[in-house]
Amino acid sequence: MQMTLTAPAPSHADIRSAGILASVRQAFLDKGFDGASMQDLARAAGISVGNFYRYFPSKAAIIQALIEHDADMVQRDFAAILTSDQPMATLRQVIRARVLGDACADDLALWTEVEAASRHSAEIAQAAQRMETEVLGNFLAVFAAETGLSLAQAHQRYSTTASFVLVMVKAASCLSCGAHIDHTAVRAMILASIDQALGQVAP
Amino acid sequence: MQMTLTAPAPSHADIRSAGILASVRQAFLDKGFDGASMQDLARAAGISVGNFYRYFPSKAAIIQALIEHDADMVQRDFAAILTSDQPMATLRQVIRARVLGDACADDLALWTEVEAASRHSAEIAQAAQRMETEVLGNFLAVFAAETGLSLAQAHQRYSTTASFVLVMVKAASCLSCGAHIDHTAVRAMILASIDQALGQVAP
DNA sequence: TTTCCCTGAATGAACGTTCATTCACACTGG
DNA sequence: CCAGTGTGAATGAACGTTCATTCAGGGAAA
Repeated sequence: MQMTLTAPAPSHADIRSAGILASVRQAFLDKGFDGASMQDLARAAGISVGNFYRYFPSKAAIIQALIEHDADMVQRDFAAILTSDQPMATLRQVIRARVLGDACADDLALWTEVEAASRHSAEIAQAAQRMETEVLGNFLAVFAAETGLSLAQAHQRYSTTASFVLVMVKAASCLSCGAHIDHTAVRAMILASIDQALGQVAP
Repeated sequence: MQMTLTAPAPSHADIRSAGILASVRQAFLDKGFDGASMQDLARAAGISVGNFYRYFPSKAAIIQALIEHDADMVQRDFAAILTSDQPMATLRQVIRARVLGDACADDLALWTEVEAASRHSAEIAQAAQRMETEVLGNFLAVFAAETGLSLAQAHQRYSTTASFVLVMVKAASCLSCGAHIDHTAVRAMILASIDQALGQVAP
């Protein structure tokens, strides 16, 4: 008997679903959750419309799966951060890469869409909020590890800092998606603000 | 003959259109640009579907008019700021109110939707970008007035600062629209970052 | 054959838009 | 005062299209 504490087994359908999700992401980015039709999604995934319903029961389910997939990725990133030698330093490095790098890349580009959709759909809002509290919790876990405080103490002292950092990272990610100006300097200012905030935790 | 340099005359239809726009805003907020149907909009405005097309040629035109209306409001705010005794101090005060106050109020609540829609519609992206450059230009005008520099010089020195402040104000506005946590402390941190950036212009 | 994956046409609902029609009312000639 | 006439605002049903979803069946592997 195998001990698998994480996932039971990545079945064939699960792998296929993940591939479909990856293909579908760009279509949602181009047209939005409401704007992208099932035919657009099918074309993007390279499968027929009907076949879609073998893997996802509805269009809404696709969106939810997409968000949860991203949440899993974030969770995995934080797992790596927390098990690294110096979690706080690693976190700073990851944040720096996110803010300065081409943040319009894969996962964060969908966030604008998710935030907008959260206003209209209670289910999406719930998924988005779950992801956000998850990230905040991971921030605080890093802070707790860095300072030696308990999670409760870290929450009490640094939850504002964590929220602030999250807001700033999101703000930086939404930058320059309209590709008109070079936002490098602005990104640097944002990163400076983040570093300043993180300095309150560990100077 | 009357000298009207601003608007020629607010015709009856124009007044009516403005009223319709105000009514329609909440419907768009509730369901999104794509999610709100013409029947939703008509119900919100208290008129029939067909009558809508007397005032706006298409659904897209309603959205564009909504954005341009908000742009006019912003322009009016900046006109008041620039003609005040101390433009820089007034600007700081307005920003403080926007960041700390209930920014989910009328105009800024639509911005999330606009940013998302900008990805899918070139026309909306254009309108949004026009509004953004307009705001940045006004920021720089205030900075120029404060420092005594020319507009070109102010642009060269402070355009990054202006972009940063705009990003921060937008970030603060998108906060706490999911009404789960009290973001007062986070707002205060954002305001502190903005004040710090503005301090580079006028200490 | 049975089983499984897949297709693309079919379906009814809902969409944005248009249109024939109705309504309220001001103005006229008597 | 009243019929007659013209006007523009307003309606809601109808149009063609597109949507999400379903389904009868094709074709390969076992």
